[in-house]
Amino acid sequence: MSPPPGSFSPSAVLRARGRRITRQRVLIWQALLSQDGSHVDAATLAEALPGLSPATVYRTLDLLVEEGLVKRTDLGTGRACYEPAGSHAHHHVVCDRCGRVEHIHDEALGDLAERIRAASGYFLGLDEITFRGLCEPCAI
Amino acid sequence: MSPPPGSFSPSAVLRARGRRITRQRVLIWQALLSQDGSHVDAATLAEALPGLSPATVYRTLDLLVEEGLVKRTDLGTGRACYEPAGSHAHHHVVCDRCGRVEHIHDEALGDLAERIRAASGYFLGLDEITFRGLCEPCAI
DNA sequence: TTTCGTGCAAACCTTTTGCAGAGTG
DNA sequence: CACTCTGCAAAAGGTTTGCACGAAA
Repeated sequence: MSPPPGSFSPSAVLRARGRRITRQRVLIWQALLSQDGSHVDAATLAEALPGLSPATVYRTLDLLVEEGLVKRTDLGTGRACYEPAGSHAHHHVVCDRCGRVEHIHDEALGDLAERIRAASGYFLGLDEITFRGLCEPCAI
Repeated sequence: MSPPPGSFSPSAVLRARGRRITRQRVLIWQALLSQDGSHVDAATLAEALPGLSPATVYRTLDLLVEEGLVKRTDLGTGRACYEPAGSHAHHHVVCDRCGRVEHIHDEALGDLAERIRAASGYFLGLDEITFRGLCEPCAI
């Protein structure tokens, strides 16, 4: 189990929490890493790992999210998407037409959190925000 | 079928589109209005209208969304939420702890759309954005 | 050897759909 | 009277769960 970009070895994290390193968990982690920046949903991941039971894929993703090794994102597709955690905080923009997803760095949002707080009293969480719109090619 | 706040009679809209005014549609519309600013999901609405088939509730909500009389919102609950359209454009903040939902007026977002475009090239849609955070009581 | 994890299959939950009959315009 | 809507029930799509076996530590 190779370490995620900019973080500690996931094996070490799991072991430290008393969780076991299994063949299935290694395979799922590798499959997540191989997505390389893009987001996968559980069902797709399960299809990509025909040897594993879908239930195991779902349970393992839950586990990895719980341990902070993986980030779960709701991109509005009806399926939860997953990506290795460890990169810096970012949000997503989804193209309403072609479905392409881009990252938005937190700094790009400017004083959004303060604006929301001023308008509603809510403190914006660290959770990612999913924006919807049209990507440049689709906007023409 | 009473008119939604700041808009035309929904009956007139439906009739103008060649759709029929049925007992079920009137009941569903009234149930939506009686929510009075708050969001309902289809399943809850169906429970509140035991005389109607759930299928009818789902189909009618789809119809009303299609005709622009109702707005569908994904608040991340796993169930689509509905509210009568007709009010001005607004977004939502959902409290991650208690689930309370508040509206955020579009103007409160400032230059967000320009920032997103500068950062990603995406043109933010008119679709509502759902923010997540903590409401004041829960943030203490 | 003990406890945790896996596979299988069934259950779940929300939403969609096919079809025949009821009701609107 | 034609055509739309409704109800029912079954299906679909994604995810969760119970249980007994298998495998880490």
